[in-house]
Amino acid sequence: MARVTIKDVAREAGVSLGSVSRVLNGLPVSDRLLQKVNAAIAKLGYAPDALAQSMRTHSTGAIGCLVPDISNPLYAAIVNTLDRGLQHQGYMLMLASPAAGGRSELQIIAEFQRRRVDGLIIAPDSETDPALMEALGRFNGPIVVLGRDFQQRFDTVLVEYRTGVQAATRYLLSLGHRRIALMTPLIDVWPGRERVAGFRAAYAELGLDPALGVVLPQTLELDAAADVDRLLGSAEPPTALLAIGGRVLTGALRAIRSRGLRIPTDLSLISIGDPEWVGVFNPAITALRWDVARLAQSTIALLLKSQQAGQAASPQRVLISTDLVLRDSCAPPAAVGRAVSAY
Amino acid sequence: MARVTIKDVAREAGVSLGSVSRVLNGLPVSDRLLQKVNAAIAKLGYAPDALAQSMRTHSTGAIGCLVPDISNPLYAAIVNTLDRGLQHQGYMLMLASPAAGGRSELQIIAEFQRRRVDGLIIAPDSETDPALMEALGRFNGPIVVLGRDFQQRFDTVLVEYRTGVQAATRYLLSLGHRRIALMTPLIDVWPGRERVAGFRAAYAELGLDPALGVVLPQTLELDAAADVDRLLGSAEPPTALLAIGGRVLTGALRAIRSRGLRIPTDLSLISIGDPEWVGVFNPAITALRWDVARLAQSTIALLLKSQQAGQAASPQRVLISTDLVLRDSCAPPAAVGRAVSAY
DNA sequence: ATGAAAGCGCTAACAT
DNA sequence: ATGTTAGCGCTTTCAT
Repeated sequence: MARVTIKDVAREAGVSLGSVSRVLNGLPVSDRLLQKVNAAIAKLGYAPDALAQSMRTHSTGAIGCLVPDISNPLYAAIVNTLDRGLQHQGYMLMLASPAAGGRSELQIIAEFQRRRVDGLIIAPDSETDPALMEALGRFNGPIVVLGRDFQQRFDTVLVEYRTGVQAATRYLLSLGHRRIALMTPLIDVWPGRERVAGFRAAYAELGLDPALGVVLPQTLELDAAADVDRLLGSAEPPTALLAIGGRVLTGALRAIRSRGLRIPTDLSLISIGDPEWVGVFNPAITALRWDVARLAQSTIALLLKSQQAGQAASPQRVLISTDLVLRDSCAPPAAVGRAVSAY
Repeated sequence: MARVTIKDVAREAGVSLGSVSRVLNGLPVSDRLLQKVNAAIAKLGYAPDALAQSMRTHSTGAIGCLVPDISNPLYAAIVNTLDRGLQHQGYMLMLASPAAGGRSELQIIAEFQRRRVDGLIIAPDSETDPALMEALGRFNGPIVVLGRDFQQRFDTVLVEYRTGVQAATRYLLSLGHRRIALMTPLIDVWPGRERVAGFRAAYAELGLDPALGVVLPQTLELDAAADVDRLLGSAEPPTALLAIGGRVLTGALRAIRSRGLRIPTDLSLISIGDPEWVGVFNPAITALRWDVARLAQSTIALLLKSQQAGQAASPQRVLISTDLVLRDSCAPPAAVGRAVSAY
């Protein structure tokens, strides 16, 4: 059974091709025509071919979405909200992640372009890669960059880690901690860089030497577990940990458990990021959180804005603020024991 | 700057339109032609328009993927593996989830169809909805159904919860538990139905009355917390809990904590599903797990199989087995205390 | 207000 | 082996 086309509808309604198209696009037609055509459409169960429409209108109603790893709950939440927001506007998401043995970022961008997506949402790896910059510059349509600071070149949505981590660190310092360890990946791009900056700033604002704090650049869980273990076994172990959510946090928890340390008695802990389980953990983990829905909404707003305003509008940068959710994983450091071992 | 088309390439290379197309599609051409065309392609930075190709070939290289909620880690993991597997085959994923205020399942299927996706992967809500069945029946291309048992109508991939939950229940029974509560949503479709069946079977195989076990149909986290709280406060509270991962599990953990109960001393707990955090929880939670990567791979295999074999091949059903990961959240019931209150 | 016809960028069948 | 041409299903002039 062949697909039903606009031609079939025209024949069925006894009108011309163009007239059916007019009805489809809500152009002014006579009532009689409208009814005949609608009747034919209903009878045949016709739905216009999106491909053919796109071909003519140069608009696919598809948005390319490139995130490093959709199985990362952070990105999953974003994509979910993006999907819901975009389908409200009649768009559909095309999703792709770069893979080790598969397509690279650049290849995915090229493929999106070939498929004529109307816009691009990308959480790229690098902040400086010239090839990436060039590919994005060449891209024909609105772009929103997530989680990397591309200065004034593109619309960007960023989580404001700096003030958040600063507040978290300040909180730990106010409890009496001095040797705090910050575990974060990506210290050479926005997320890590801002976290480190906030971390240092908290020390500085109290007149403390920021070198008291340890920064542990992290990538994998296994590394995290091993590194935390090593850190906790050192001569002057930290009394508090600030760990980015996900595998770094779970890795840290493994290390803490294997050393038999108690939270918060022996070690205070704050999570950067607040997935569901962090709040029900034993003890409930104090966390830095931000509004993912707002992040996604801002992304969509930027995408559609530059869609309409033409290319004239200058790139914007939206910062998503964070707040610290106090729970039960932080306490003053075990001063006595520390004092003994310190003298 | 107008987009560069095959026409531009032909002119640049001084050959005909069709010859360029031949080169593009790897059809036999002379070396001289091949080189001229490739040079022109490289010089102009030409990439074929996927829309126009699809229009002619009736193949988009896109796969529609409809899951209830991508922010659910279970689905996120599946979609991630699907993406990586499909891009290996040159496909691209179109993703959409039904939303309360947005598109329904049926509308998404229709939209996928309008967009001429080459295949459909769907984790539907209902197992029996006639409208859904009809929409899927009308769909023009291979379909793989996830997590619902559509009998012999479509290719299907299912997690074999029955034997898994049976093993988990058997384990709890062997520890001496008799009053076990199973918390699962969807008891009228495959996942819940199979879990309940396995649960009952474990009692039956020991000659025990399956009515000793309590089945709590769950949907929302809030219900879970409230229901578990009520259950734990009842005259004969369960000594063990079997909870589906995600919000039901976190809800249960909240209730357990608010009652000041200790795991496994006061209550044993098994998670159905094994996200990262379950293993680092305090105590580490015994869990039923399955291989999501295998699930996704089977899905792709089914999709491509029926892609090639024509519609003749009869629908297949792939079962993904589970295994029980023993950790520290289960112990014999506190017999003494119970005995006192029982007599 | 409606019909006829051109063409979006490609592929494939038909010539040569 | 390569050039020419007819569509794929639609939108959009241009006529009427």
